[in-house]
Amino acid sequence: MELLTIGDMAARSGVAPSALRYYEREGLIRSTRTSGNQRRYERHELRRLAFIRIAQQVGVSLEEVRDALAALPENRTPTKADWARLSARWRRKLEERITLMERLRDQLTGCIGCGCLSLQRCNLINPKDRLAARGEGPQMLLNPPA
Amino acid sequence: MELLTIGDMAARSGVAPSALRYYEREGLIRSTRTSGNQRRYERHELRRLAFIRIAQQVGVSLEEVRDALAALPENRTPTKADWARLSARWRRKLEERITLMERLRDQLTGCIGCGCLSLQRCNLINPKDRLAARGEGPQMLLNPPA
DNA sequence: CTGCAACCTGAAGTTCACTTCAACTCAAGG
DNA sequence: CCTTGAGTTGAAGTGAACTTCAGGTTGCAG
Repeated sequence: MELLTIGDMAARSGVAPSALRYYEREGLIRSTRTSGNQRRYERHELRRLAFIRIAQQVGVSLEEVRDALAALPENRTPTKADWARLSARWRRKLEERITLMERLRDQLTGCIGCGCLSLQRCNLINPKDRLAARGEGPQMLLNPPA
Repeated sequence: MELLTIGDMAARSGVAPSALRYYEREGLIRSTRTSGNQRRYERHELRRLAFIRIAQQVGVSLEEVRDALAALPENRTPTKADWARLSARWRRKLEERITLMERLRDQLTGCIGCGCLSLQRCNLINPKDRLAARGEGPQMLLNPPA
């Protein structure tokens, strides 16, 4: 089996055929066609798909994913080095998000300690009342002091 | 200032007035009304709002948030203990998600090492080819071996 | 007491990420 | 060859989470 049908892709990636067509319309993956106009995928498209799914889990929009994938070569099969560059970039994104969530967790733990989640004391909230200068929302989380 | 207007709430929480009305329709927050039918919020509704925003960041749906908030008392102002119970539950959710993302990061790091993200070797992908028995998708991540 | 920014409502619109539908064509095993 | 499961299309539908709009009301500073 040289090229994969849309059904093969769906089975192997866990992404529905309708989603595969959607991703193609949106420029996230590519396919060739048979003489009878059916899609055929190169095996390495599965890698793109895996990447897309991972990004989704991390809460990244398809638009961002498309931009990221645009870094891969158009005219040749991506090499290990291509993927390595992409992965490195994403590891950083991922780490940022993990940091945010850890901060969230620690603050929430602190809140359990003080039993509050209160406006006066809890840095989970801490809006204009005390940090007006830094803008809206839970500033301690989004933009903590160094 | 005893009660807050919708504008005050928006300013202090960073949530738009339209979203506040929406949350109220959806049963996530509550307000009283003036004789002239304008919303007035008790200060502790800001706590609910903070909780909602935090949950959103973690990728939880409003429906889940509503269910969680339903654990708070209807007829009295929530106590520290009420919030503490809720927070403890959420810390667990948060921790699960952090664990998932750390796994993701570690796998991605491994992938940079091997330069692959490849079907044959990379456990970021690993679909039916090798783990058919466990279902679809990147099984090593969603459901890793003990 | 007046002006006007802020508030009200219901309905419709928006974006994202898909799925579903109808009507049709293709490909491959018996 | 023929059947039938898999694939094709464009258009419309879905659900979450809001925003925008039109047309009207309220509340407070001057």
